[in-house]
Order: sequence, then structure tokens, then C-alpha cells
Amino acid sequence: MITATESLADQAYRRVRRMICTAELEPGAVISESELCEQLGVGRTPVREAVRALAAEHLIDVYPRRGMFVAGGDPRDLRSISEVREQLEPFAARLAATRRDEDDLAEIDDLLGNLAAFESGGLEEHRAALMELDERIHHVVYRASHNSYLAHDLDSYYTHALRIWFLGLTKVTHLHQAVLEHREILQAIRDGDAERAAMVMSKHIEGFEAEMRLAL
Amino acid sequence: MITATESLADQAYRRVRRMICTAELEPGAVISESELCEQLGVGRTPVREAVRALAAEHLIDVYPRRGMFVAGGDPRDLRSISEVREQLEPFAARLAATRRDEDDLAEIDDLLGNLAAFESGGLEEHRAALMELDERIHHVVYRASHNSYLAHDLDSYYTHALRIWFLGLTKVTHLHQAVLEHREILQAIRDGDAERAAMVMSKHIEGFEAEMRLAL
DNA sequence: TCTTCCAAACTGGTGTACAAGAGTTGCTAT
DNA sequence: ATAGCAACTCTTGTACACCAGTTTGGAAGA
Repeated sequence: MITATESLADQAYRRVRRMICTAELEPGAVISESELCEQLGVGRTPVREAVRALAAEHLIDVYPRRGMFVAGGDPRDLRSISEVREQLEPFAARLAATRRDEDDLAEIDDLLGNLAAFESGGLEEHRAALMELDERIHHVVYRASHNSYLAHDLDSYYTHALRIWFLGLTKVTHLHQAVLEHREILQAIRDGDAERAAMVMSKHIEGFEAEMRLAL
Repeated sequence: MITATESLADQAYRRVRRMICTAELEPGAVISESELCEQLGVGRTPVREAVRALAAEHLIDVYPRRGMFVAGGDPRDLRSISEVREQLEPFAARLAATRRDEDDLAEIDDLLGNLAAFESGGLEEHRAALMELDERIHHVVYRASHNSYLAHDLDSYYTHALRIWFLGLTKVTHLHQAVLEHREILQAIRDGDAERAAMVMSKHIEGFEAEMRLAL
């Protein structure tokens, strides 16, 4: 009834989004439809579909009949994005702490286990894995909030934040502290402590912005 | 240099969005691409573009190779949408009160004048005009927040809220109170009173949800 | 009469051809 | 030599033709 295969457009969307947010495509870079077509090996329609979706998320600027360019580079954006995240992420954490179900708890326990493994071992050499863990942690919070609209918006903001992270990746400091905060967030959600979850998440987001502000 | 004409896809998007949110297309209604094509007098590509954008906003559900249907009808959505709005709208009002510039103030004064005109005259017979005023008021708050990301998200949520309003339009009560709240919000923003702006906006959103909950 | 299976029709997904606007370049006239 | 204009080329915007999968209705068999 429901096809599990994702369309070419979705694949293209995710691949291009990944290229943009890992800074493989730098801000201001030209996005050529035809180039993406042969690069991804698909027709123009899926590529166009993906590009339009990315434009709707402010990741690409489209100038009709002139060209398309990777957005970003405006430092004011960091402030705007962080502002909204500072409102929404703690709120999501608060909701998650009160609404998490059995599936959420299972995922949280799994992530807590992974975090423990990271804590004992070295951190710097596993940066890629740690970033993936960060993404999984945030997304389990979104899912546990059981508010699909909120989750969708936060996913979009997370993409932007991740991209800023990559752009200012000169010095990644305080990774250990970030890991500790993650653990505290997950524990608070697991314990159903809404206030603590919101507070720690708030600190986490503010810390991220402060760190990025220094790096840029 | 910059074309002021909006593309057919944008026109189609806005027209279909309007049809959905004025309940001209009811929840669950079938969205046929070919039908929209001849109805709007454009090709399939712009229609498809518009439909995909609406699907990204959760206004249309797409079941691949089965059909597309107008989303909505789930009462849980009202709660989800209102939850986020209760966070974001007061926040935007707070920002607007501290960041409004000369252009914003001019628009606010204009809107306050319109509100005064409405207040003296009858209300019920000008429902359409009052709804347009409501939209303008909310959007000036979004713009005055000077956070394009926040404004974009709130615009999307406003569309959903407007649609719910149309769906539960059996009894529109307390319009007078809503007008008063609007005036208070605008005045607080004009005066730079962030706390009051946020508080009144909070009450406004919560009142909307309570009223809709009764109507549905 | 009920069930099962197959085919026709309709859906969206994809690729491609054509149209139109914007920027650039080179020629020409002053 | 320079300013202005025209044609070219690049881009995205639009339309349409074809493909694959899903549904559904009817016909045949039990």
C-alpha cells in the first residue's frame, strides 16, 4: 500500500542538502541544474524538485533565469536561526519529557549507551561519528515531542545549524561538555523531568551559538 | 534586473493554497493534477510545483501513484499547531516591540486607524475585511520581528490557523474581543513594551485555540 | 451468488524539447 | 577610441510525451 522506496527527487534532495550542509558546496557557489543532473545521474525534474525544496528552506537562492546560488554567508542568519532554536528546542525537550513513549525510551537508552562508549574512549578522532550521534539525539527529542509540525521545523533548523557548524569548523572546542549536556538532556527526558530537560537544552543551544559566534 | 512578475508556479501555489484554506477544497478532497491544470489554465509543471510546495507545508497529503488529498481533519493537528504558535507568536511580538523600525511603525499606525474605523462601525457584516485586517496585523508583527526565518514559519502556521478558522466557522463569537486584543498588541509594539506585547499575543493565541476547540 | 483473477484506466514519476528572459560580447557608427 | 546596439549564449520556466505502479471493475469459474 505504501511504497517504501523513496523517489529520485527525495534522494536528490537529501544528497544536495548534504553537499550544502557539509560545506562541499560553499555559500555563493553556483547551482547548475544540468550539472547536478549528470552528477547525480538523474533527469532534470527530480533535480528541480530537490532544488525548489531547498530554496523553500532558504538553503538556495533562486534568481529566475539568472542562476541559483548556495545561500548563506550572512552572519545575521546565525542570530535569527539561534533565536528560534532557543525557543523551540527547549520547548521540544519539555514536551518530550512528558510525552515520550516506549519506543522513544528504547531509542534514548540506546543513545545513552553509545554516549557512554564515547565518553570512555577518545573523542577527537571520532568526530564524524559524534556528529551523527548528535543528530540522532536531537531527532529523538523531536520525535518524542509527538508534534509533527514542531519536529519538521526543528529538523529544518537543525540542518542550518549543522551547516554553520561545518562552516566554522576551525576549532571544535568543548566537545566533551557538549556530550555531557546531551547525556543530561536524554536522562531528564527519560526521567520525565520537563523543567530540567528544557533548561539543559536551553544551555546547549546557547552554548552552540556562542561557540559559533567565536568561530565565525 | 530583478523580475517583478511572479511565475506561474507561484500563482498556482497561492491560488490553490487559498482554495484549501478557505475550505473551498475541503479536507480529504481529491487533488487532481489534470483537473487543476485546466482549472488554472496552466501546464502540469507549475501545478506540480505548487502541489509539492503545499505538500511540504502539510496542506496536502501525497500518496505516490494513488492520489493527492487535501490534508487536515485530524483534531490533534489543532493542538500541535497551536502549541507551536503559542511559543512563536508571543516571541515574535516581543521581538517586534524591541526592533520595529520606521516602516513598521507607519504600518502599525495605519492598521490602528483601520481598527478604530471597525470599532465604531458594525463588525459582523465586514467579516471578510476583518479577516484581511487580522492577516495584515499578524504579518506586520512577523515583519517587525526582523527575523526572516521566524516570519516564514509563522506565515506557514498562520495559513493553517486561518484554515482551521474557516473550517469551524459555524459561530464566530467574541470578534469584538479579538479586535481589542489586536489593538492592544499593536499599541504595545508601538510603545516598545515587549512584555505586554508578548502577554497579550499569548492570550490572543490561546483564546483562538479555545474557541476553535469548541467549534470543532 | 460469491470469489478470484486479469486487464483497462487512472494516478503520479521521469525525461526531454521548446520558450523566454538576462547577461555578455563583439561589431558598428559616430 | 568609445558609446550604443544587436545578436548570442547561458540560465531557468513551461509544456508535453512516456513510464511504472495502484486501483478498480468486470468477467469467468466454482
